[in-house]
Amino acid sequence: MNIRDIAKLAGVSHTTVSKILNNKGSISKNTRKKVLSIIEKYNYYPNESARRVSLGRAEEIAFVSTRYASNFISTVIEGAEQKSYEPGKYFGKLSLYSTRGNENAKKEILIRILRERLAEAVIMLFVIPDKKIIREYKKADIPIILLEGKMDGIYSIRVDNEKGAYDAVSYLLKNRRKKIGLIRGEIGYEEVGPTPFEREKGYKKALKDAEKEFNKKLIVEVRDYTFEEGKKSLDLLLKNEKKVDGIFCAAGDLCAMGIMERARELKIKIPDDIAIIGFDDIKAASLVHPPLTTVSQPVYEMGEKAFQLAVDAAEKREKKPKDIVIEPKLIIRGTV
Amino acid sequence: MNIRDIAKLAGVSHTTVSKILNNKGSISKNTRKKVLSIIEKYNYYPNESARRVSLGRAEEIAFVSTRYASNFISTVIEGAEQKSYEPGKYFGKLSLYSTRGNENAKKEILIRILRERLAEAVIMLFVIPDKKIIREYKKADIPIILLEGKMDGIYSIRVDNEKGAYDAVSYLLKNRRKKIGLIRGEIGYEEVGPTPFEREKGYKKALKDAEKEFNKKLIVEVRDYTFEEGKKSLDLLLKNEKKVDGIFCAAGDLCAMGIMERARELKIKIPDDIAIIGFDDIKAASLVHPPLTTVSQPVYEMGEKAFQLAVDAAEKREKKPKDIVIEPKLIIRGTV
DNA sequence: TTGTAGGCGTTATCAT
DNA sequence: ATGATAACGCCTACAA
Repeated sequence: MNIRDIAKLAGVSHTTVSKILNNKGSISKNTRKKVLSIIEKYNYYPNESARRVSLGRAEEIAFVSTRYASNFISTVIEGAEQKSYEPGKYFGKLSLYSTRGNENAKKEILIRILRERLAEAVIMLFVIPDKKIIREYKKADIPIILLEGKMDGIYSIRVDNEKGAYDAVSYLLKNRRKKIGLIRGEIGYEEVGPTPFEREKGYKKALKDAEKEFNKKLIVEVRDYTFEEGKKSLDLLLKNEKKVDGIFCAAGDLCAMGIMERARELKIKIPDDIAIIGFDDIKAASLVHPPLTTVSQPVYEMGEKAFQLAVDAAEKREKKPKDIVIEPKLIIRGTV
Repeated sequence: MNIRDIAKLAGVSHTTVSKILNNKGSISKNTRKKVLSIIEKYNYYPNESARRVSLGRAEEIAFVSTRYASNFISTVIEGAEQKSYEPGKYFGKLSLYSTRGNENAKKEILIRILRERLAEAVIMLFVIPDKKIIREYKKADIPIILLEGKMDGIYSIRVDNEKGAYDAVSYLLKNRRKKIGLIRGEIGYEEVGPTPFEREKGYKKALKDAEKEFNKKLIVEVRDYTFEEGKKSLDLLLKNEKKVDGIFCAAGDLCAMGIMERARELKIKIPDDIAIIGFDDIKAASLVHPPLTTVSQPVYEMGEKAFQLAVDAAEKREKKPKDIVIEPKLIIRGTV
């Protein structure tokens, strides 16, 4: 079934059918009704590939991430997807690509989206475009929405890491914790982004505002944000400073849960002896005992905002690249 | 840049370029080299939409699931995706669709994949096609791979639930547990599938093989497999039978973790007073205390197998629908 | 080995 | 209000 078959059945030309399909030109009430009824009857859908060839573009938003099987990533995707459906329409305008952390894959995906005009805007999560790609996208007038990062001249949406850290540490301070450890990721590597640095900034600011002294010994650096690293971190921290009575684990909930497990082994009571706050609010955070107090990132919302911004940018409603910062939220549970 | 531009630059016809691109016909070493160098130089990629229009089909495998932000689902997807990349190729042949549990969305997605010839085979996870759709797909010769289910005349891949349950309960029995409770999902509803029933079958079989009596009072039915339901289940179970000393929670790890939490509140020691085995092996299972013994489903593997089967079926290497059953594995940790 | 011509299912221009 | 015709970028049967 193609547009000509429909036209024949309705006794009109395929041009007329096309016009009706796309709400263009003027069509008499009668023919429209007739054509639509035939379309309905035969369950006809125009061939999307042919449309794209004819239009020279795809009415799509591309979403490129490093993978899918990550809670953070898949939740962002669902947020974006949610926005991609207008009421009553059930076929999305969002196509997903994953680089699997492979540099070659990243290059090929980004170049093909561009060359084949597979999308009118591209959202990137944990995927950083190089200068050349940015230049080419700019030339082709395809906007890039960068998530969890910031670069000159392109749109970005990110969480206010400094604020999240500030709130967490302030809460610990308010609970009269005196020696607060900070577990964070590595600083100064391009691939890692500015996140660990920003969180440390929030930590320091909270300390300063409460007129507490900053002590370098209370910082432990971690690489992969894992459960195992969390366990080791507690030992390290304790070796540096015996009297630790609070920990802000800026390296994520999983790592924080490693700390909790090690504390249990060492018969350290949480929160009585040591209070802990994590970052991310992964599902398991509410399931451990005691449930983990943590900084929740509005992940779903980030996806929604990203899609909206992508559409607005593609349709020129948004003209100048802007940097959107979303506020994280401290979720108070049982570890403080 | 299109195929004619490349042809012009190489001083040949676009037909020649097309042949080189698709490895068809015979081309002299020299022209091939020349054309390829130009393609390389200009970073040319053929327009996929145009290809599809011309070929009348898309060389794609569609993956339709209810959502993305589920550990189970996104892991299956990653398994399939992994298989979708040949060595050295970085642009996948897997397109993702999500119904978001919406019946209308499901219908539209399935009908459009068919009508627009968006794929040569379709993998469905937690999405059950109705009779009409099956008929239409059959007519169009597009194979369906059903995951976690089984239907007449279509391919399917699923986990051996009965075996998983059997192993879990047998292990409990081997640890000299006398009264073993079973928490499972609802039985007899179409949407829910045969899973709860199969797991109960494994439970009963293990009991029988160990010459233990089956006691209906030891079964608790649960609806949504949630943490909260798990907490309630323990109360229910204890009300029916005080001497419960083992629980096989066939309603998933989350539910099992609810049971653990409630046990903690009631000062019931795990595993000393009551042993617990879950189902799924979600990430959190290894993070709680004590870490949860559970039945692990080979989820990633299921994705890999699904993609392979989809390709084989699309290319007629597989002709008769078959039902593949994968073995789950008991992961022994600390709750037994 | 190479190229000409026609077709795939759309959309768009411009007469009628 | 409607339709004839061309165009999009690709593939391919067949001719040279």
